[in-house]
Amino acid sequence: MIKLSVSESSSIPLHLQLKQSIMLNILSGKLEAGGKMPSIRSLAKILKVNPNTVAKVYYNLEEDGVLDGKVGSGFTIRDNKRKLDSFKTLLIEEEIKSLLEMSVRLGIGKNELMELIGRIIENG
Amino acid sequence: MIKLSVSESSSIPLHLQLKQSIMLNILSGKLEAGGKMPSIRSLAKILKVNPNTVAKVYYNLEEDGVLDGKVGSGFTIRDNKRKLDSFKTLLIEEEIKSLLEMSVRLGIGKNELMELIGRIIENG
Amino acid sequence: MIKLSVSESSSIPLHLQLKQSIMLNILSGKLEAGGKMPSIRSLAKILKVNPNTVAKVYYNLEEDGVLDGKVGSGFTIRDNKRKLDSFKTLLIEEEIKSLLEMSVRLGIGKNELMELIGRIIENG
Amino acid sequence: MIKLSVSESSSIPLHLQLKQSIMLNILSGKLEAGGKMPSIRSLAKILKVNPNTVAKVYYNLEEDGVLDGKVGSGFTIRDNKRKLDSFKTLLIEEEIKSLLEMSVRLGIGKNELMELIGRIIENG
DNA sequence: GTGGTCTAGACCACG
DNA sequence: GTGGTCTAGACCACC
Repeated sequence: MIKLSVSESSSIPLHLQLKQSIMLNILSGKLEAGGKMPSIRSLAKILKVNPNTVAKVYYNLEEDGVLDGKVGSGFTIRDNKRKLDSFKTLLIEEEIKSLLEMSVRLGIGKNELMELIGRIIENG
Repeated sequence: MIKLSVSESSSIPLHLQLKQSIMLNILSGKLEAGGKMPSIRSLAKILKVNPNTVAKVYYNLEEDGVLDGKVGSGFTIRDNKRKLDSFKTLLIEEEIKSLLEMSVRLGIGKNELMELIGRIIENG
Repeated sequence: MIKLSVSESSSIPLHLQLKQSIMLNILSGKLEAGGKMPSIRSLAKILKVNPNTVAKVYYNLEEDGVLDGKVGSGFTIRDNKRKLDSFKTLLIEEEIKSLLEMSVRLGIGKNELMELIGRIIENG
Repeated sequence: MIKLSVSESSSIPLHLQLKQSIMLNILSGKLEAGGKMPSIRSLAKILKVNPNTVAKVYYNLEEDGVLDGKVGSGFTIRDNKRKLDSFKTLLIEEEIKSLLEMSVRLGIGKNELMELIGRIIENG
């Protein structure tokens, strides 16, 4: 099930939350490449946000080459599998690097870090 | 060597960069608990930012119970070893959880993730 | 009628006066929980103080969990009835304790104190 | 036993804490009218504060007509019983009025207030 | 329109 | 010297 969501109480701006949410759904395959996105108005209604906010995200994703907008027929998801896959790897690698950098700055050794990760995967 | 730094070109606000920088230096022990912080004006001069910006960070850290400010005698670093240690663990655990959540959303399995982490640790 | 006010001649800093004024208006119900606060700029204009000063107060109340600010849509008053009620009692109890402590230090007996209070309530 | 005290961690400035502490000790009779105050240097040493701070307080109290300073022989406590008594009443009355004002602003009735006071006197 | 960040500079109180 | 308050005004992102 597709699950786009935004939280009003988060400190992250609505449009960034929504953009990330859409990206993750596309990357994980929940939103199918080639398929249609919900219309701006309907999505805005569902998420209870201003249509301008949804529109901004759609146009933004169009500039990023993720969506494809046609007047009168709404937005569709572009089908470039390679690009998506490489982007997926990039995302997760950056997250890992960020984690490693923080552990270095906090003086946490690699073994200790791997232990922590393992423990959280099991219990977390 | 203590190295407080901010980057003007980052999209993250100066005061947040500085706050995090100070926190990490305290957590890693580079800034000693019980010691004195540089004065607002001197740090502002060093970092080439406005004194108000440094002041905002110091007030903020004071509210967080990290610093302790007195008029006429400057800011000192509070000596709450336990609190700092638990905070340190908390920080790194949240970073790990965020990584795990993203890998789940992207449909990356645990084994695949651990491999990636291992490879990045080795090769930098 | 809501009546936020500050006095330039008071020795108490403007932002503390304003904070207390807002708190009292919320606690007494003159500013309704769930309602919207005036915008930073408009309140600053009304009170003839700098917008930064009002902003500082709003941030401060946000940290205290009293207000809730969103870019683009202003500050609203959080609806924590329980919290507010307990805070109200706390406030008045501290004031009473402070009075009792002072009377003890001045060597004024409890009966004498109660008499004084009674007289001031009637005539004051 | 005379007990002048200041707390470094309080948000109230040292010199005001000390002034109030001295005033209360005089008003309650613990510091006798006509008697001698400890010397600036000795009191500063005892309280571990800067001698300038004690000096400022003494000169301040001299201006208020409470102390009497003579070069070479230190400060003595002025002996004007009437003035002290009226001041004592004034102090406590102001504290009471402040309490009443706050209870009005918080919408707490007089009966409710008297109950609260009674309860705190008994148990507090 | 809203709040959020940042700068520049004045003035005050504290130790 | 230190921090604390307040003003004035710029620029940005968000809704």
